[in-house]
Amino acid sequence: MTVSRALKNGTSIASATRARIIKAVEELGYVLDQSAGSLSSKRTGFVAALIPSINNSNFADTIRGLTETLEGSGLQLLLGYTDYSIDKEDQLIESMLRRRPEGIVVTGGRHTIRSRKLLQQSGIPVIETWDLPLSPIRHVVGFSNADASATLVKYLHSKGYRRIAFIGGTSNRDTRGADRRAGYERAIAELNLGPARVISFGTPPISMNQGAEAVVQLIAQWPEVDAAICVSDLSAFGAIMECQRRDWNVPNRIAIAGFGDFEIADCCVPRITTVGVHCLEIGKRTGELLLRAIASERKGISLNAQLITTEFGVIGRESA
Amino acid sequence: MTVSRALKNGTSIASATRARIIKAVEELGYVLDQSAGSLSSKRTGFVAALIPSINNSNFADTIRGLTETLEGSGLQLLLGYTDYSIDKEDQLIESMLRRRPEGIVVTGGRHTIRSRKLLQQSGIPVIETWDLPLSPIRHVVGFSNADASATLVKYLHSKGYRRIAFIGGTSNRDTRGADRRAGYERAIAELNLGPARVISFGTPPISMNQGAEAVVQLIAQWPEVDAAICVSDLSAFGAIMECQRRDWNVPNRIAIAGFGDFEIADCCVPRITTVGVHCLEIGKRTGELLLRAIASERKGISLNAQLITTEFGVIGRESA
DNA sequence: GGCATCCAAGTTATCGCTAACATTCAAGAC
DNA sequence: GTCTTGAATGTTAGCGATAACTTGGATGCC
Repeated sequence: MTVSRALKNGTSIASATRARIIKAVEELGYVLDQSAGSLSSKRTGFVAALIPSINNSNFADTIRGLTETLEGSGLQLLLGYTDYSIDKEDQLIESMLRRRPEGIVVTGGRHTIRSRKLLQQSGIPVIETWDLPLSPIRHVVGFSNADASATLVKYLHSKGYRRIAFIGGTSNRDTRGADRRAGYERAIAELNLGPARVISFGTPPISMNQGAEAVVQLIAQWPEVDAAICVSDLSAFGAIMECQRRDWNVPNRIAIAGFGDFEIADCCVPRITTVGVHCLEIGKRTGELLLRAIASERKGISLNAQLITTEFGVIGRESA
Repeated sequence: MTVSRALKNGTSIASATRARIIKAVEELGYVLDQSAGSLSSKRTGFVAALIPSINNSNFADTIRGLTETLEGSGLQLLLGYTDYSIDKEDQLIESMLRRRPEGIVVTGGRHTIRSRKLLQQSGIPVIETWDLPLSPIRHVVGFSNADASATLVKYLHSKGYRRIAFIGGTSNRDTRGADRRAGYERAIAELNLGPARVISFGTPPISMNQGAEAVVQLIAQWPEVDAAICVSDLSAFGAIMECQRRDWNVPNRIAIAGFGDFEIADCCVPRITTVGVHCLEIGKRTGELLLRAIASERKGISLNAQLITTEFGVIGRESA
């Protein structure tokens, strides 16, 4: 028991005793068994976060914001990645819940029915991010991908573009991509810009080469097109590079816009017009909310469902 | 006890009983407590993997290979990211070990003394990846970053370049970057290409803009330079874009090579000469080794330290 | 019928820790 | 000198599962 106290701060123990114990612990290379500790104390000291991909700087920024906010709270973040599959997410949710996280963060608002039920019944704070689901599980920190995309359409419209296409967002695995496409379709209908011109490409994760292939297909199918919105900066970049190879001037022959304000959008030539979505802030606000919700939960109170909407904005650059 | 058996397959239980239990479990939304299970069975069912960054497609590929190999083995992967800091890694190792993983994968061969000790004493299989450490903790799956970089220097030499510079690799946080720089220095000494021309830039993670800034500094400092190797494709890309903005022809004014064979190297204009390093294979072989080592451990045998060297190769493209 | 066999389900102890309560003992109050 | 106080340490029980063993009862064989 004294050892248990010595290894935990904020407990009353003689400093000499503690020092002696710590010394022994270090010599022995002893490491506390947290399974046993959690079983006894009912606190596991971790929160789970599920993201679609571990290779996407947008999600990485959100995770960074989350980690930074959680730092010092005694809560560790355990990451899982779903590969854009709600079935993998379902499995991951179950295995995470088995380990009794004190809170869980998921990406997006689309989940299996079973996932929803498990999350709801888990009794821990659940936060959906990067989206504004119609029927949230509980808390939400995100923004409307559809609105963001519609804003971009209006921006292009204000710059004089009239025959605007959309590249990507047709996989039902990437719901945020699909929302962006839906926002595009809504906006061109509102602006009376004629029928939607949508080019689909393969499954997520979104690659640069998908954008390159899509723009060729786009020009073949609708030669009159004067602008294209890509579901992500990565595909926008691929599209722009393909245009360079084919001597299609960007933005004169065709304007290309992306989504996400990845580093590449600011760094490439021409720089890509895109939508900035404050990824880091999503993470930070998620972290803050999580801490509040967990604190409430410990007091036996359940925090009311929170809906936090983060900002987004079009960033006009040379590609449009 | 019967419930415990019902939820585990391969146990002898009447199928009617099992069905009844599963039905109840689903209705109640009951989820097994793995803390308790692990405590009792001494098997936690997870392995830990630590990578420097969750936003790097090279490491992401390795993790993907690892996940794929582990799939179906009953082992879950728990990810941690160290932000290129061995102190964060140290903390992460301790908190992972507290949860008693059945194996642990770390990136690189440089760790705190305490980390090394903890890992050695943990009694679980430890695999260092992405590097060939001089004194490995136990198993290694990786390649020599220095050799890979030297190979690239020789390739540039064979193409006629003689005043070759190196951009990056000067932060001691990124040991793989530092190894690549060391390999460059060794190679230009061997080839008698005069003094090393090295431009340093900020701390990892490596950004595109760092490459852009560095190439400007490089040309200012050594105008005679005819080729530059960047520590990563990302900085190489930034450098190339900066050259485009300044009308420095690549590769005529200056050739630019990268490292890692990221998607961007194949997709951008001009395509980037780089070194491919078989990231996915590192992950797969790590996974296989891990499974073997864990199986041995369970039989009470400890697998001999394995050293697996993966291939790498220069990919010549238009930028050099 | 008697007995061996085997599958299903029940019992008990235990994993390593910590919450909660109990004890000890020294210092200070009166 | 006695009592109070409180910090330091000790004791006990229990967290929720599973390993290992035991029991119950159906089946089949001679």
